[in-house]
Amino acid sequence: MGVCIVVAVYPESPELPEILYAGELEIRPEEGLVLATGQALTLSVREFELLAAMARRQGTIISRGDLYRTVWGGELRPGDRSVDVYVSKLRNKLETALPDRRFIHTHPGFGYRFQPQPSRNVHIE
Amino acid sequence: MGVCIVVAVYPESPELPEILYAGELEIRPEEGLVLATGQALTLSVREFELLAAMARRQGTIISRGDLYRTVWGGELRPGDRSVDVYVSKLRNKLETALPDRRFIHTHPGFGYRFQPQPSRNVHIE
DNA sequence: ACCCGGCTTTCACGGTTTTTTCACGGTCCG
DNA sequence: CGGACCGTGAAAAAACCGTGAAAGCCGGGT
Repeated sequence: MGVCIVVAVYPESPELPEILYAGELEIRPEEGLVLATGQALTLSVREFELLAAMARRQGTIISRGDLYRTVWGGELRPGDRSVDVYVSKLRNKLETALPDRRFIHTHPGFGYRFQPQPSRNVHIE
Repeated sequence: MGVCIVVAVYPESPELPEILYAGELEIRPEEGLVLATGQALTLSVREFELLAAMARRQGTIISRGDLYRTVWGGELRPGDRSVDVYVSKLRNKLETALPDRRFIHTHPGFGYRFQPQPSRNVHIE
């Protein structure tokens, strides 16, 4: 097999202010700001980076290893539960802000998937 | 300001993310994700690996020994029913997600064959 | 220097989910 | 009938995760 060359040309370096949306969440990485229905959430640095990392890849399953590399840097050591702990923290804050949405889904053995999901407040059945 | 050029050179066949299709199934091995008509299926690691192994060789009959080597690693010991059990689990989940297709076909004495097949839900008669 | 408070890391327990294994019951022949 | 083969529920064992809380870090204020 040969090589693969990928060339990306961006019209300026100046980052078009990245803004991520998910459900009624609005995430502004540059600013370190998260809005839930307009209301600002108070997240720590780790919480924020973790949220951003997942939101950037929403809909896909991301392994703990990937998340650790992206947010913490370096390799996830076996037995290190940092990612889980912060997912838990994040879930709490999101739950508090937006009680009827689930954002972070666990895929046992694979990792986590971020995807806003309407709650069954919609009265199924 | 000018432009920003990013060049990436990969030494081997670029990891085009492998994606397998079968009927209305979409399988993304890298991510451990399966979509059935867009909806994410929830599979365990074994279920997923088994599905991927079969989908990679769809249309062919694969022996239990082959499947075991590929998914579990090591040799299938006589009397070990793991493959059958997981085929059963997989059939259930696929059936639930896509009621009018059969994917996994048994070839007694030989093994299993994976191939999407429209069911007669189509109302013949 | 000392204390305080917030953030991060680590530890540990307990609940869940997955994987493995067992066993019973069908089916398809000769 | 008897044996090989397969489907599958369920128990047992193992792996995996959620989370409260202890412990470590660090900067700011007094």
